[in-house]
Amino acid sequence: MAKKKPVEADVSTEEKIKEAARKVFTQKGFAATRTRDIAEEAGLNLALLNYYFRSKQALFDIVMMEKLQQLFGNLYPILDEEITTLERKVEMVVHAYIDMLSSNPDLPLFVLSEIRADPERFGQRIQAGKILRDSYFVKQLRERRPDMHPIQFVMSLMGMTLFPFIGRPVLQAIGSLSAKEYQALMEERRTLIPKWVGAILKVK
Amino acid sequence: MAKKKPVEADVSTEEKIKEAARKVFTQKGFAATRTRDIAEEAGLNLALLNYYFRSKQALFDIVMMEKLQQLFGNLYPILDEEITTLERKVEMVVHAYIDMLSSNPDLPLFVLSEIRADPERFGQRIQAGKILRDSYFVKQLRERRPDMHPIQFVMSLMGMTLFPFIGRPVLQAIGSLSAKEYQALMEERRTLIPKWVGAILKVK
DNA sequence: GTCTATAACCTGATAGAC
DNA sequence: GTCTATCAGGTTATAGAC
Repeated sequence: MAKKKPVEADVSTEEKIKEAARKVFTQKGFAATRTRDIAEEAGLNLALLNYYFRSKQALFDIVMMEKLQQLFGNLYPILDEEITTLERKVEMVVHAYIDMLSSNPDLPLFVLSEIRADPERFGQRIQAGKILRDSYFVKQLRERRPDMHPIQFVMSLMGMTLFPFIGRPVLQAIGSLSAKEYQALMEERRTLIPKWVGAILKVK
Repeated sequence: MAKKKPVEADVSTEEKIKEAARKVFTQKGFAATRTRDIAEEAGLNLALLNYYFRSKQALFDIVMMEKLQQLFGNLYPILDEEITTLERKVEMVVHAYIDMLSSNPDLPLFVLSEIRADPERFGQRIQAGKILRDSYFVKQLRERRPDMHPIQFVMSLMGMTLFPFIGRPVLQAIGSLSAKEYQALMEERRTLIPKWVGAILKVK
C-alpha cells in the first residue's frame, strides 16, 4: 500500500544494471569489462548506465564495496562471539565460506585481484585491524597457542578454505575432476578443514 | 669468440622489452596493461614492441608461458622423486615456493587470474594430469592415507603456501604488519607449514 | 526514462623517415 | 634497428529526440 506503484513484480532498471554489473565485473574484472558488456547482459541500452550511475568507475565502486562486504563482512561477527569455542568458530567460518562461495566461486579471485590493482582505493575499506586486535577469537587463540602469531593461523585457515576456489581451474585439471566431483570435494572440506585445523592447534 | 659482436655487455633490445613486459603484465594483468606502459618501462619506443613481437597478445603469450612454468614447473620433479619421503617432499615444495615467491610475490595471483580469463588458451598448458596420476608423491600419499582424496591434501598444502602471497594486502592489513614483519612470517612458514601438514597426515 | 547518434578520447598497430 | 607521426578501430560518456 505504501508502494509508489501498485503492481511492480519486475525489478527496476537500476537494479537490472547493478545485477548485470555484478555478474560481468566479477567474471572479467574491471579492466577487461566493457560497459557494453554490462548493458547487453542487462538487456538495456548503454546510455542508461551513465544515466543511473555516473561512470563505469562509479558503478564498479558500488559493486566492489558489496563484494568486499560479501567476502569479509561475515568474518568479524563470527569471530567475536563470546560463547563459542575456538573449534566452533573455525567450523562456522569454514561453513559460511563454503556455502557462500559455492554460489559465488569467482568472488575471492575477483576481490583480491582488484584490491591489488588499486590498493589505496579498496585496501583501507576493510576495517582490517579490528579482526585481529579486538576479536574474542584472537583472545582465545593467544590463550591456546601463545607461541604462534595469530595471523599464521588465519593465513592457513583462509588458504585452505579459499584457495580451492581461487585455483579451481588448475586444481580441477590436476585432479581430472568433473564439476560435480569438484563440488563434492568442497562439501567434504566442510568437515575436513575443521578437523585438520584442530590437529594444527594441537601440534607441538 | 663465436659472438656476433665482440663487446656486448648490455642486454639486447628484445630482452629489454621482454623484461619490461614481465614486470608490467605480472603487476597489472593483460587487460589493464597498455603496450605504451611496457615501452615506457623498457625505456624504448612503442613501435619496437610490434617490430620484435607481432602484437600485444603474442608478447603476452610468451611471458605467460614463462610464468606458468615458473609457478608449476618445479612441482613435478620434486613430487616424483623416488627416494624422498612424503614429509621431505612437502618440505621441499614449501621451501621452493617461499624462495621463489619472495622475489615474485605477484606471480600466483597473476597466473591464476589470467588462467581464469582465458582457460582454453592456458588451462591445458599445464600437463596437469601427470602430477596426480603418475607421481611417486601420490603413490606415497595413497599408501599413507587411503581414506582421503589426494587433491584434498594438495589443496590444503598449496593454499597454506600460496594464499599468504595471493591475499597479502588484506592479510598484512589485518595483522597491522610492516613489510619486514610480513617477510619474517613467510620465513617462519617454511618450517611451520611442514609441521602442520605433518599433523594433518596423522589426524584420525 | 529510454533510446539513437555521435562526440571525445584512448589503444594497438603500422608507415615511412633516418 | 629505432624513431616520429599517424591510422583504424574501439571505448566511455554525452547530446538530444521521443
